[in-house]
Parts: sequence; structure tokens; C-alpha cells
Amino acid sequence: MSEIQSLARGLKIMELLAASSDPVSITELAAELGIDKSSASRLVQTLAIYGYAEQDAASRRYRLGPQVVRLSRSLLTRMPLRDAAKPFLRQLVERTGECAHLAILAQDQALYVDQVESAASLRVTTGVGTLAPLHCTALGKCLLAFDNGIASPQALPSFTPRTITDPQALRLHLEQTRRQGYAVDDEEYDFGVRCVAAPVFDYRGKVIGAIGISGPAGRMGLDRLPHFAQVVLDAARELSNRMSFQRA
Amino acid sequence: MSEIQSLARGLKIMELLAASSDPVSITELAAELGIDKSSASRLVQTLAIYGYAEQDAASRRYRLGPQVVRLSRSLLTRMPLRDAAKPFLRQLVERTGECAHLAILAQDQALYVDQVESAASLRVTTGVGTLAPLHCTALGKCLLAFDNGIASPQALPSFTPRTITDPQALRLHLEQTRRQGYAVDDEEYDFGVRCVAAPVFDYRGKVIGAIGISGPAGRMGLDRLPHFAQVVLDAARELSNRMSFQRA
DNA sequence: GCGGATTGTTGTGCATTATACAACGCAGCG
DNA sequence: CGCTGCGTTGTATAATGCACAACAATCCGC
Repeated sequence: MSEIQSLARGLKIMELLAASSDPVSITELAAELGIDKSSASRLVQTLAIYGYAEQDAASRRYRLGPQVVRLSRSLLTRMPLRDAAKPFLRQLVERTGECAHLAILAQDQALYVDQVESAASLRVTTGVGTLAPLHCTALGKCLLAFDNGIASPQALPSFTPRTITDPQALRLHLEQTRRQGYAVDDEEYDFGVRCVAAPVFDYRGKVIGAIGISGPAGRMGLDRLPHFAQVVLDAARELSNRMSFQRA
Repeated sequence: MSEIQSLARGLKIMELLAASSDPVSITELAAELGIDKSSASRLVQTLAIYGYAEQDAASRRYRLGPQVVRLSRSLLTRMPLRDAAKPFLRQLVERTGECAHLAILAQDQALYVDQVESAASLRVTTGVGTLAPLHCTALGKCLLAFDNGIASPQALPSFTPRTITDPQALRLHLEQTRRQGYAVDDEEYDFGVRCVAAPVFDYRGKVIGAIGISGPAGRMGLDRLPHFAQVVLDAARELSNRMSFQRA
């Protein structure tokens, strides 16, 4: 009995509220969780009391409350990696003209925790807070390839014809990624989007995140990838150096 | 008995984790909430299972988990006001050279939900997710002055010598704010920082947020404030027009 | 404007559940 | 090597949250 039922249910409700773009009714919540309407009502009321949910005055339906933004802020502002990475992300944008991202490992997925946008009108942005699969993004592959403790994902869902879906092929691909020190996503997650990323290590040599750039395949030709990779690698190495001096 | 105890305790734990910059121990959590260590342990374990908390491997202490960032993202990206306001914030930065912000009312405070930074090296940034008091910020005063339903804050804490701490004085000040249609913060919250803000209304004429600019007192001289106010007012009015056509 | 249907909220008894107390394993440290 | 402080794990008890049901409120078509 290591899981508090009502807390778990409350968290699940928040996730349901987050997943749906429109406000959700009590009945829908109850049906989705397989619990009674009255339980769902009281749980979501408790969430509302503390600002984690709020009900639309007109429709009586519930949506996520503003309190979650506060939690998010205090997490992001207290992340030393994020502060340290910011100038390097800016540098990457300056040198490559593409958008730069920082991601960490969260729940066996890549969580984008910061982004610097390029000035190009055609650009590839991935909002802060996005979760992306590990096996088909450059940032994710870095986390996957350089982190020892992480288990390979069991399912390899396909997003484009180029997505690597064979476990053996992925293993070889990650092997190559390790050798060259950086990862490439060649239109494996989004059509027409290529990414290059490199891992960031802490003082113990453990992967704590990855930084990289994303751009349209047109500007990020395969012949230019090695150049981009070098730029990203340089930034990631310098950032890793910085991170060696602070803990966590 | 409309409040589910264990869910409420879990939420309080998240707030404690968010409030503390360093990881928190189980004992501290238990003491802070006035509950037993074992209860705190199981609650925070449940949070950890779902990614809302995570424990530092070395110290066994707990900090906020990455899942909260996801929740925040889905809230912010589904906020029509935020999308609609973005170009106006950019416009404000272009026209004034100062940082522009968008805030909404949350838990009787001003919650900053978006920001566009200026290029100036000396600039006043307020991170997305920040909560600020209503009575001493320009954005907050807008929410306070133009929202009928909201009660005046009971306590008026002072942050600088200029903070308005007398309820009667605040009432008069808000009256003037209503008349002129915009609010001014003249170094009442941060030394050397002045802000100008104007309210945003929806199709029913209800306040749904406020936009404004913040800058160092040096550049935002009192003689220039009327000009800035006009620029902010124009943007807020146009944004309100846009918001009239979509609900919520 | 009105009846029917759907939805959200409010009692209440019961049983599940979360809780407090205590014991245990495990570090760090003198 | 024993001590102390910490986090986790049993366990019994009782408080708590749950399902069922009735109620209130809203929306729908006609």
C-alpha cells in the first residue's frame, strides 16, 4: 500500500485536465477514471480550492488552474543547468541561425526545459514543457545513448517513414552516436525537420541533459550536418565544463 | 467535509517543495504539515510515482518533479488570451524599448503568464509564472481596479517607501486608475522600476487580464509616462477588440 | 413555458483507506 | 564501535473517502 489512492486520483485528474483542450465535465472525469461522480466532484473541488483546477463559470466544467504555472516556474528557475545553458543556446542560434533547445530526461522521455528562437521566419520551435520520445529525436538519442542507467524503450512507435523502429537498428544507431559524440535526427519525428544534439555531463561524467538545434531540412542539408555537429559539440563540451564546477 | 484530506496534503507538499530552493527532507515536510513522518513519506512517494516529485539519489531528500512543467505547458498553450496577446507584447517592446508583460488574476494575485524581453542591456524581466501582489504593480492594479467581483486586499504589505499601504489612499488611487483607463506603478514594488499597464476585456466587458511595460526609472521618466500610457492603452484596446470575438 | 433528461452537488452508512505509533535498516560521526 | 538521526516498512485502529441514492439545477426539444 505504497500509493495513496486519493492523491493518485487527484494527480490523474490534473493530467486529464491537461490532456484535454476543452474543459472537462465531472461525468467525463468519473468515467475516465472509473470512479463515482461524487468522488470525482470532491476531488476536483479540492484541486480547485488550492488553485490547481478551476471551473468555468458558465459550463460548470473544469480546467487546469493557474497554480501549476507557479510550480513550474519554481522548478525551472531553480535549475542550475538551465541558467548555465542559456548563453550557449543563444550562441547556437547566433552561429547556426536555427532554434536551440535544452532537454532533460523525465519519465523516460525528453522534456524540453528551455528554448531560444531564431529570427528566421521558417523555424522549428518546441515549446518549453514538451515531452518527446527518446528514440526519434536528437536530444532524446543523446539522453538514451550516453546514460547508462536507462533502459531501452520497449516500444518504438513510428512517426515518419524514417523513424527507426527496429530495436537492433536502434542499438547500432546509438552505438554510432556514442562513437561520434553527437546525435542526429534525420526527419525521424517531424517531416522536413532535422536536428543535431550533443550531451551535457556533470562533474561525475553523468549525462544531465542535452542541447541541440532544429531546423528545416532545406537549410540543414546533410552535407552541412558535420559542421553543425561541431558547433553543437563545442557548445555542449564548454557547457559540461561549466557544469563540472557546480553540483547537481 | 468537502476537502479530500490526502489530496490536499499532497498539494501542500508540492507547494512546500516549490517554496524551498534546496531539496526537502521527509522530517521537514512532516514537521511543516504537522503530520507523521510515515504519512509524509507515503504521500511524497505517491507524488514521485507520477513524476511530481523526485528524490535526490544521494541525500534522499525530495524536490519537485518534472511533470509540473508539462502541466504548465498545457495550460499556457491552451490560453487564447496568451496567443492573442503575443503580437501586442512584441509591438509594445518595439515601440517603447522596454519589456512587456501579460498577467491574469490568480488566487488574488497577479500571475505573469507571458513576457517579451527588450534588447536593452538594462531591462526589467519578470519570469513567466511569477506571482506579484495586486496593490503595488501596474498589472495588478488594473486587475484590481477594473474587476468588480474582486475584494480589496486586506493587508497591504510595503515593499518600497512608495508602496501605497493605506486602504483609503489605495481606494482613491484605484478610482483615478479607473478614470484614466490605465495604471502606473511608480517604484512601488521594486526600487528604480516604473510600470504602465492597461486592462484587457472580453466580449462581456469583463477584465480577463492586463498588459503593460516595465522599465528602469531612468528611461521611464515621469514626463514620458503619458506617452507610454497611450501606447499601452492602444495595444490593450486593440487586444480587447480581438478578444471580443472569441469566447473565454 | 413546460416536462423530460442530463449534469453537478449534497447526505449517509459502511468499508476501505490513510493514519499514527513503533520497530527496523542504514548512514554518518564521534 | 556504539550512538544518533533519518527514511522506510509493518500493523491496528479509527477516521476517512467511497459508492449508492436522493436532490437541485440546467439544458433540451417541442
